[in-house]
Amino acid sequence: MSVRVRFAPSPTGHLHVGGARTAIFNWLFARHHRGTFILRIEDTDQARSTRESEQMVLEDLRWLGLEWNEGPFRQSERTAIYQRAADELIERGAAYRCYCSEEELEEKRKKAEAEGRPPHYDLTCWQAPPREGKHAVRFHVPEVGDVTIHDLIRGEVTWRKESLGDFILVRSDGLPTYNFSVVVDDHEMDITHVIRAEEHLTNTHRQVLIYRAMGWSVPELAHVSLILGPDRSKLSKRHGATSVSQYADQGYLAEAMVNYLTLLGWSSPDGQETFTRQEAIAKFSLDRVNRAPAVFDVQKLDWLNGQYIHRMSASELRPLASSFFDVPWLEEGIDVVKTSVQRLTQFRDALAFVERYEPPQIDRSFAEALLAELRSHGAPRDEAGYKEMVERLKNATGLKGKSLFMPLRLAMTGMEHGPELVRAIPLLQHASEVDGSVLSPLARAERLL
RNA sequence: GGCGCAUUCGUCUAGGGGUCCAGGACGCCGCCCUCUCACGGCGGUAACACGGGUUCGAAUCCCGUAUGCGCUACCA
Repeated sequence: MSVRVRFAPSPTGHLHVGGARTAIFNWLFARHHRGTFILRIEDTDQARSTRESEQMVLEDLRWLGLEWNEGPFRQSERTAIYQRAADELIERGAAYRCYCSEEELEEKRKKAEAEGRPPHYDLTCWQAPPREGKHAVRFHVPEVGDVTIHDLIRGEVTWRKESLGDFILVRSDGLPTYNFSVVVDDHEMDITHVIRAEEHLTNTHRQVLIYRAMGWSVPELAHVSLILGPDRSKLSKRHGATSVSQYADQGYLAEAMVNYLTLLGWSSPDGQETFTRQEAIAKFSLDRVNRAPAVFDVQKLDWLNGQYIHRMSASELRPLASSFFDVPWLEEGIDVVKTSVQRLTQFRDALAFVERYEPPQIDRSFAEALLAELRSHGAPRDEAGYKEMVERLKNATGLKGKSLFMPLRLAMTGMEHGPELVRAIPLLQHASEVDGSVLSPLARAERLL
């Protein structure tokens, strides 16, 4: 049987990095096994789900390059399927209609808690005669029933006949709850492997009981640990950027993002840490997924993103960088400064010296020599011209090495640090083209005096 | 509270009884390269949560404790 996996986000905002990591693992697993990757929108919570969010999640997945083979399916459009399954469960005596109001339940729950009892449903409607009126469908948890699953990541997990109250399958608005719709859909869509976040691990208990009541087989399960913030609590907004779109906005590359997230909880058997999608697909397996939660480390993401930028050509980088900063000479500029950049947004600052200039304090005689050089020979426009200029400056000033290059750097770029002068100075020709020669090398030299 | 999951350098991780006084990566520090910064190269710093077992031998197996996290909803 071929592998069928799904990613099932609820559309309540942009895709979070935790969700993205889950999506990536599902996608890698599907591609590795030449299986099917299905996208399912879990929008049964009408209060929180929106179409706008759904679009955002889809966009984020596309940006990451995680193409799905089937879907997106919307659970909100599949209510007949859940209703049918619920009816069958009622017929089998595994579920029943519950007419209790939410207010009543809330009261009972509070009372139970105050008395130190577990806040479980009190079975008021269990085996009660059917009647007219608004109702939910509730699952009746069997008396006996240890539940054991074999999780592909966690191993054997057992719940002993625990204190588990009868839980809601279908809400009174007719929409299913998560624990029900997920079982029905995973079965109905022939999902072979459920790869999802660890927060769902204990829900599996309930889900297995539903599978049993329906007589369905349980798919393979794999619960991936959570992603944490620097303080080791679950990654959330107060830790800063948590959605993939925010990282996109900050100049991270989708490739680097996928690479980094893949490394959060998974390791390649050969220890390789920088890899293409194809390499990750070839090497991915669930048995190398780590059980422990992982802290999201922006420093390492920065480093990885830098690796990608440094290895890409300027022509590949230009279309990506231009949405943050655009000039006609961008590609040439990128080629000059890319090794000093870790994020696409940084090209702007790295290239700012071309169009901005504050005359620095500089030795007067050097400034005069430089001015004379530029007046008689013009500013170098390429490497050869630059070298000739340096030769003449050496002769004119008697300077060499650091004592020549540092004042030259300062005079031309206005900065103590920056790219190699042989590459930076030819770039300055664009300053004159753009800005009416106000910032040409000659103009800069003139302002030194 | 109950139930479940987790715990190796600051962080991501390798490791599944001897090859581990624990390996790699990021970060940090130093050196080299070099006109500067960056890139790159080389080296260094730093960890098996704690306590009991089991065993000739435990980071690796078992139990307990601690800590963190998750679930305990007509959220997912």
